[in-house]
Amino acid sequence: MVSRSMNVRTRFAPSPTGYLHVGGARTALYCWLEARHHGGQFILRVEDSDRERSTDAAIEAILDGMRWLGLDYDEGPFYQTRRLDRYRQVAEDLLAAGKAYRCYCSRERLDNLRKTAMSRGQKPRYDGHCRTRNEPAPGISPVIRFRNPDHGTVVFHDQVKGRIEWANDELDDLIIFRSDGFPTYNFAVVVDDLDMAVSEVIRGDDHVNNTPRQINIYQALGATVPSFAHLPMILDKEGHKLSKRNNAVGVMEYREAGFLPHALLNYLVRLGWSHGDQEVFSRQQMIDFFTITDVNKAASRFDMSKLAWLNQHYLKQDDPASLAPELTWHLQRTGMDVSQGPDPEAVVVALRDRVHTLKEMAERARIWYAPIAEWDEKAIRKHLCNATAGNVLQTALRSFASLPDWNPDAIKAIINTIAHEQELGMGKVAQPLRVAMTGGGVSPSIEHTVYLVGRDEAIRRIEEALSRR
RNA sequence: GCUCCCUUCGUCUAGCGGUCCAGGACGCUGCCCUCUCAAGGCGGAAACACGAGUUCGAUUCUCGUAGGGAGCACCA
Repeated sequence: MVSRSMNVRTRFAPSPTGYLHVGGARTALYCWLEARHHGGQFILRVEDSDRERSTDAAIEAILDGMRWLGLDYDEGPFYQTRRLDRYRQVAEDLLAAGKAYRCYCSRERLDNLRKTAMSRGQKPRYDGHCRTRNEPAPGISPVIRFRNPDHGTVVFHDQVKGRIEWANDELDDLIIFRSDGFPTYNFAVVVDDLDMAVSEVIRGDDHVNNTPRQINIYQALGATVPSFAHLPMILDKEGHKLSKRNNAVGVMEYREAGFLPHALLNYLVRLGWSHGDQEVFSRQQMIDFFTITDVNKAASRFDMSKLAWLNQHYLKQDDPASLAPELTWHLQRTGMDVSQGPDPEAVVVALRDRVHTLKEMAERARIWYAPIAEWDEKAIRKHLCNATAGNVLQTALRSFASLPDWNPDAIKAIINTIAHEQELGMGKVAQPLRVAMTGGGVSPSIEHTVYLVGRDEAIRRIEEALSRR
């Protein structure tokens, strides 16, 4: 067996049966943070030993998700299906040492065992029929079972849950090798974690029940047991398990919905973990402050509005230049021709106080990249069809046409002048212009709205607005 | 059914025996600011599941109850 160093080594071990979902992403994040915090290694391992359900597309989807989130790994990805010889060898060793045995029991016998145990109010467990017998049965290719200790208890100190104790007589002789020649999960993880010298096993708390069994296997192999940290689940808004039906669960769906990877990461890191009252964490701060022992024991609910708040926080905080490429991606996805409008960077600045996601931003930016699609009749009646709007628009039209320098400040100056000279409040000047520029009554500050429309188009739109009065 | 785990405002959480008639954040809400929508500023409502112990003193420790979750596969 490989000897373990004091070095912190964590691993994220998804099974490739679907995309990377938010629960998995948080597990990956915590594994990554724990490794980075201690200057150790983060390993990616694909648990594809169930070749019925594993697909290459799922592997790609998971890798994509990790890449988007920026969770880089130091080793891997390793694949269990390429390590079959190794599992066989370890199983043979166990067999030779008498710590495992071949079992020829039929599925029918096993089913009956389960049923009678349940009917007697007991936990279904294997009765050890083949422990001593070991007689080949015709037509049955045997499985290999681990000989679990009969007495005593297994105690471990979970870094999240605390002390957990398990009676060995609750455990039965689990199958470590299937009749089809493939290892089972509980066996493969142990061999993998051992070979990869994983020092901290961090995973979802749906695995706590497996841990005592795995510890017994470690001990049978004469290996040091790693430390365990079992993370509570992430529930949906209603407190139910996250499901694809009612929730966006795939990490890449969040990209499509207009979220920033670091906003998602920041949201996820605070979901079940805290560092005093701090809400906003840079990547480096997460690494500096993260400690697995501060993770909460209880499940938590996924709250979209808080994620949205964080996302907007980063939209406001980040360098617009860094946001521009991602906005462009969204603009193109909504069918906008980016070459037909302003620099996306300027759009970010104009809209980031007004939206929560880049998707929303792209939608709202439509007014600058495409002709006005529809005119809001109510807004026209209110802001265009009044006594003063006509004159305001006429004046603006002339002033814009002769403006030497087309920029927000100059535009703002013109608007101020119009208000002053015509003795009107800002509302009487800005709103008619806004309707002319956008077809509706809502947009960013009027000077930016006008500026981003561009001089020629602004003039054209004012003319059109005039004709619609 | 059996085993294990969990339980502070609607939500995420701080709290690690007295500092708590419980703090922060999101959300909700009042006011201010204001060219619309936002953003921002200043306020507000809002929680220790319940019951016994231990203790001079429990949100904090122990045990029950209730509620929730997970696992009990030749799935991971």
